[in-house]
Amino acid sequence: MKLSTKGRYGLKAMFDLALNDGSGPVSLTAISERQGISIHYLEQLVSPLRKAGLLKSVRGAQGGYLLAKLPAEISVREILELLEGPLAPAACVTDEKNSCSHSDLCVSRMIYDRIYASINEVVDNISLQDMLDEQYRNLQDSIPDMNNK
Amino acid sequence: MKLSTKGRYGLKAMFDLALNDGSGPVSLTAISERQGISIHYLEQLVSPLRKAGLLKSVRGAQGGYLLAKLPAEISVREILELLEGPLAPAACVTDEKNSCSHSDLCVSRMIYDRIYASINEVVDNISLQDMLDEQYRNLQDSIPDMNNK
DNA sequence: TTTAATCTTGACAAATTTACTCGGATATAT
DNA sequence: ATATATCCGAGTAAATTTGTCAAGATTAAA
Ligand code: FES
Ligand code: FES
Repeated sequence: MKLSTKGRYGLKAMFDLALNDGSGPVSLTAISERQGISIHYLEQLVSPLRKAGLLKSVRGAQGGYLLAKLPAEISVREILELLEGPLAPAACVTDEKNSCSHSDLCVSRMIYDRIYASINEVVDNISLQDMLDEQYRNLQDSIPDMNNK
Repeated sequence: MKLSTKGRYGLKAMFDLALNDGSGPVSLTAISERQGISIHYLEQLVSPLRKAGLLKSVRGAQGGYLLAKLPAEISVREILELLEGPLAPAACVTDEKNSCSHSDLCVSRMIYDRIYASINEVVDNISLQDMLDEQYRNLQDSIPDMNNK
């Protein structure tokens, strides 16, 4: 029931891109160094994100990647779903197949449906901008005596 | 982000046991035939459930397994967590380890925490009894013209 | 124009996890 | 006794994950 590194690294990469949003293209080398992910592996993650229109790429020297939309317009769900597939606990939730039981009425499936819905409720409502805001809040808190006498 | 067959089959097996609750021990052979799961594989699933006190076993001929508690007292979370481990989307949510980032403040982790909480919210509040109720409701609905003139 | 940086693609491979299978021991009702 | 069960620990084949690598295309800058 774990996300794979694809989803986790991909989200980290997108967040890194969001942090550097507006500063021109960011090279995979830079992301690789900051986040500790192999460049070659990053290439795999970034490719579907670009094809789906979440990223734009700039080729050639000084090139790299940049967000195709505003951070507020990119949800965590889009990112994770693209890299992991549907965030469902069982295939039958999103596939047409009757799967396990002969009948259409499967009680287990009701549970998996509900889990799927609750996960989506969370990731649908978090954007990269929300992550940036959270990061900023964390940085504020890590400066302990800021508002003390 | 999928459950493994361990969790899915285990839940099915427990539901099967709940359906036959009160009718004496149910053999793995019977569950195997009804649910289409290999007996040897079922043994693996049932073993931790017994050790955790969710099931009781009766050895020897005419033996089998039965629920150790009332269906209302066994939650889907207990079952799945026992067979799958914590239903968290990343290891750092439940392990002590700082994991990905050097700092304790990881924005990704905030997201994973929230997903974890929302999954548990669902599975904590569904018991085997709830599944039985749902099953009964489904059976009622499948008799179409019951309340028609 | 040359060079260097970077994206792009696809194939390949190691490591890990999943999803089982198998053999044999132990226990008990008939 | 015998048939029917649970128990227990190995072992294993397939699938998935987690990368690596090589070769080529594109473009910016010198
Ligand atoms: S149809 Fe998917 S669990 Fe039953
Ligand atoms: S600490 Fe787990 S995602 Fe950052």
